[in-house]
Amino acid sequence: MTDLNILSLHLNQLNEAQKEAVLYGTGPLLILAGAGTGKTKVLTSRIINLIHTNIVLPHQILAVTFTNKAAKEMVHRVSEFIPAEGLWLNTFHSIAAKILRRHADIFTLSSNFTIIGVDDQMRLIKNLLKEKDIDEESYPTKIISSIIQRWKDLALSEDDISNTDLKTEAHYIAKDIYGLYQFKLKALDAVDFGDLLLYNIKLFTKNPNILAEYHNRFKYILVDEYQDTNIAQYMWLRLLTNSDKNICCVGDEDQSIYGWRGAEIGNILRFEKDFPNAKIVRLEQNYRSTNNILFAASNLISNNNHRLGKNLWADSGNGEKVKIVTLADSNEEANFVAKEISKLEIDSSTSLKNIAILVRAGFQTRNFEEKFISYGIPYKVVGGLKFYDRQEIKDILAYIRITINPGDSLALERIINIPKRGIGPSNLASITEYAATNRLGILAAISVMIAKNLFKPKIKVELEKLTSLFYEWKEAFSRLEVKAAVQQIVEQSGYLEMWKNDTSIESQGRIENIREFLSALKSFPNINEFMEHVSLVTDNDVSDNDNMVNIMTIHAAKGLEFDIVILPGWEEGIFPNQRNIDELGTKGLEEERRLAYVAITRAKKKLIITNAMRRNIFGKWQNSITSRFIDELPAENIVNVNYGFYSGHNTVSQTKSINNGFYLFCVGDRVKHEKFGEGYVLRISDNQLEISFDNYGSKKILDQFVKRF
DNA sequence: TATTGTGTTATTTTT
DNA sequence: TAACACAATA
Repeated sequence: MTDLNILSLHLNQLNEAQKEAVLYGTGPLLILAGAGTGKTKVLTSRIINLIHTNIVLPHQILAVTFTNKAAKEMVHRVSEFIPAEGLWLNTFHSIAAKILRRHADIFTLSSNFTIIGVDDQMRLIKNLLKEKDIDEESYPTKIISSIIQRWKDLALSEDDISNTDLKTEAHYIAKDIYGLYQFKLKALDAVDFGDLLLYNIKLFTKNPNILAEYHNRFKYILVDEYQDTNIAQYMWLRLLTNSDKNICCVGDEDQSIYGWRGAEIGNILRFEKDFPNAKIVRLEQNYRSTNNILFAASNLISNNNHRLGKNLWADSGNGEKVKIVTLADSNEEANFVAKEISKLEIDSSTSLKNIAILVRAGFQTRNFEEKFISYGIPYKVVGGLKFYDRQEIKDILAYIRITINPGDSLALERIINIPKRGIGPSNLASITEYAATNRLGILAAISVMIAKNLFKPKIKVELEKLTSLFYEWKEAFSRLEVKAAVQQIVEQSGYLEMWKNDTSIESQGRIENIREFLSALKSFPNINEFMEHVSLVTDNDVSDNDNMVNIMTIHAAKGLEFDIVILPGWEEGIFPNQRNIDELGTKGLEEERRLAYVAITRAKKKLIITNAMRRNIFGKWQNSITSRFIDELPAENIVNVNYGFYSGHNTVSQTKSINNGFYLFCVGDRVKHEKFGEGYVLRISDNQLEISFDNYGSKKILDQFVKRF
């Protein structure tokens, strides 16, 4: 496996630019990898090469990604060629957590601190706002928490917040809450996602000796998706880079689409300034799309000013032109897409799983779902509710959390009355208050309160039962396998029973989810490792097993590719999104344009962009204007089709032709007649269609004589 | 404590 | 429009 021949074979598969990037020696290196140019291949080949040629040992390499999926894929590809024991290849957060656990004592955290998710974060902040008597109407939890998170993205601790950061009243409130929030987290022995990096940065800046250890260890640093790094991640990377500056960043400024989440496109644009004498390699040969698609994307993105620039090309030929289709309204748009898909499936026997509908925002999926159901087209909406985000899974996780960490009041709050134990909000409030004033962990507080007889008899009994169960389960974790212990929790708590007795439609699904959850536990040696997995990994698989049309947001499609891509809703306000432009001006518009670029470059063979002249938004019909992005596509690579003439003046009976219960035609359909050629349906009465033929004008024809296509 | 009513608010969400 | 959160109600 580790034969030199394999490696050279591997290298021979690379193009010149890729080879240059893989073999480049020491010093800072920026690989500008356009969409579909093989960046993962280059990154992994570079790692393989570093190890194989004995430049460094695997454990002297630090490789960082954003997603677990990317990390997993890269590990897989590397280990296919070479044993890479000790290689650190993982997400920013996972590596930061690993480092922080090693030095947790410096921050008076235990080495198995909890990593809390967004929901707990919200709950904590909500509680704090209530405690501080802050009016939630004017300062909603969402706003305050997002301000704090943004500060963390900027690597600002509470005492780093200066007056210039306090732009609104809400920022002042957020500053106060920030301090209290951090205090609460400490008390819970917990950190949030942002903290993972913040603590790392503090660790490195305040402890030069510790930083030196890491400098000594990591000879080469590689970073994936550099365009999406935020300031904290940037600082973290700069701190970890030693004086040799062997840092290799791969990215594409044109695909930076997470600015609203704190990603700083400036990081990649500034690379040469940050690292003088940096080498820049551009990967411009695209292996994914045909040239019509590629040129459309290139032309569009050339309207952005904040970029380093590159020219994508492919030698796979021009392919089909990009189709721009205008429909009368949003219903017709969904109709058109559904018909187009049926047609594709029948005519070119395309598998549905190779088709994707990429929308700007989640609410757009609904139209398509409805139409697909009525047409009987199998589909799946990718990236909806994640497995670990399901109510029943979170409940069980809360049971586990309070069991292994008796101070985790957030977890207890969640499940103390699920299933019903008669312990309502007022009881809970008295417990948390008692815990706070006596500086006790939540479970300890309950025990003391039971001993002091501070509960009503019924409640006392329930709490006694519950607390003794927690201790029993804790013991079970040390004695039994993870799955068996959790099984015990699920049964003894009455949680599973609760869903079994539930008569609602979802309960069956929930029970199945619980079973799936239990079986997932099998692969973990201990509960701590499992909890780390849960807090840092979001399973979001696009499995190609099911043959279904994929519907998802453009964000969710990043990194994926499909033979056929349909991009609906290219209208001003929707795409580009109005709010983004209003709030961020040119900056917002450029990010929208990058989003359009990402969307277009997902397509391998066929790309259809649609827009509707009227759209039903929140129950109101609104006229819409074609997206400016459509005007930015080069005329020679596109073909326009206009079905937008009939704007909804037809009654239902006039818009559809139904024969023997089968739906046949719709006003606006393109049809073909043997003698008169192509045209579209103007009006329908029963089985008689009025058709406007392209070359023969309008005629009345019985539906049996024409075909829809 | 469960149910009904009212009001509010509708981007994107890698960890 | 519709979904969701939260408050008032029996």
